[in-house]
Amino acid sequence: MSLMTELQEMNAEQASLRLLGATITRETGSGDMSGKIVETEAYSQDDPSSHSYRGQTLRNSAMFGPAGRSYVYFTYGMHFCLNIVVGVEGRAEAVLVRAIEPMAGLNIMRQNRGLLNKQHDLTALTNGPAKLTQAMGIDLSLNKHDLSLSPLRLELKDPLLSSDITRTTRIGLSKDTDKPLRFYIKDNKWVSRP
DNA sequence: CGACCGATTGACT
DNA sequence: GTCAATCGGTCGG
Repeated sequence: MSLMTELQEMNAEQASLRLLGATITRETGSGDMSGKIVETEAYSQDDPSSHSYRGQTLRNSAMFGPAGRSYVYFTYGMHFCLNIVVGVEGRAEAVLVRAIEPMAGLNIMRQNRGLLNKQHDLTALTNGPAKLTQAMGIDLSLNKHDLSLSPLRLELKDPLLSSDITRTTRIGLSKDTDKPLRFYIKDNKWVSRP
């Protein structure tokens, strides 16, 4: 079953759970990197906190496209965040990847993060949505990218047990701060804010 | 066109 | 805990 086929069956909330434990692989000229998704948030069209709430614009158009592609956006004048588009085309559902656990290419990530040859916590590499994109060299050139293809690939793994997942409220919002649409792998060190 | 502000981070009190 | 950095998206006039 293709990535798109599997992800288009789910809404953002279901996919946020399903994507925990999946791996992201990034191939660049300076080397390959990979990591395991350990923290996600769900954003859907009827959610006032979602970029898609007020309808389709140039910026958020990836959210309205087919499942299995990326939605990368630029924010705060300096950061990129990576989403995975899910659900049927035309219906804006996406999962924000908030943290990954590095598995390969750690020194390239250090270099991309400006931490090469510096003393730092291992978790500082990828324990936040803009940290992981910086570590993996993900920017707007990878917006709307088919995540079944190089140079940025997503591979689903077996679903986790719900007893291994913590569900809580999302981070950084000014409204809907009470909706429990953030999910992370219990006790994982790379979670942005336990 | 001007003004406001954000799905963040890092430095600092 | 507070706050500046930094700029494109979005909306009001």
